[in-house]
Amino acid sequence: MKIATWNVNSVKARLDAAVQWLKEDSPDIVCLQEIKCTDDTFPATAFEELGYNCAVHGQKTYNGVAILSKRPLEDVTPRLAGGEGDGHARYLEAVVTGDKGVIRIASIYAPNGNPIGTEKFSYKLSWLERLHARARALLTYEEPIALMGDYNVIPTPEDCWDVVAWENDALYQPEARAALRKIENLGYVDAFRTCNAQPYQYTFWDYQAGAWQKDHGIRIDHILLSPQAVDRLKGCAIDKRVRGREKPSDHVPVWCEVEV
DNA sequence: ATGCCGACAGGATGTCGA
Repeated sequence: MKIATWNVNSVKARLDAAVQWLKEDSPDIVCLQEIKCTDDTFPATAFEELGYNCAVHGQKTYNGVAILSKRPLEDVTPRLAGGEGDGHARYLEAVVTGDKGVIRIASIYAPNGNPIGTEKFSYKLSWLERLHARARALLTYEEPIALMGDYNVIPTPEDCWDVVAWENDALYQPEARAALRKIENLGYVDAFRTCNAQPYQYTFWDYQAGAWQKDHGIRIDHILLSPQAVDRLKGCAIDKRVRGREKPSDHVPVWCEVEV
């Protein structure tokens, strides 16, 4: 199965680009982030016409996550535990059955956390801690799991075009990087880094200051795999080409092939 | 350069993203 994640920065603004990409790459499962719409205004029909089932956890204007799957979506669960009063739509989980077994998928949109030193940054850290708790609980199932999406964390200096430019940004703070590492230390593996040791491979380029043209990017969209999913990992790549198209998202898709 | 670009809600321009 080819499973992918893409922060589309508004699913409505990106509908044509998303349909084109789905037709070209034909992933079996797609996690979308920043859909920026409510469940009832999600353009499900456009995806259903391409053969996808849709699970949506949206909200008005901001955030919002979804999962598209050619196979039926089972056990669909929105929200992370421990977020009483948290109205942000940032997490959606589902199970898909393949020819050789099941895979559990989560579409993740972690908080940005800027500016640092504010409650936005502490919200980011507490949200990642809630994700860690969920990630730990899921390991007891001993099944293939892919926690994929926009983590809003630059894991290492080699995932950033210029660390000096990002040293005061929430995405590169030691606490944020440690929070991501803490999930990896449970036993989850960064699929891209397992398959590709090349430094300076990015998933996001700012719209501003010609960042794309100058390759001033960062790698913040990640696929974290449980040990049972890593056993079945066949490859992982970043779909950089879509960033150079008309009306692009500032993020590009990341995908991996998992034998399930 | 606390900006530059882009999406949203709403109907001008402020908020948010990263």
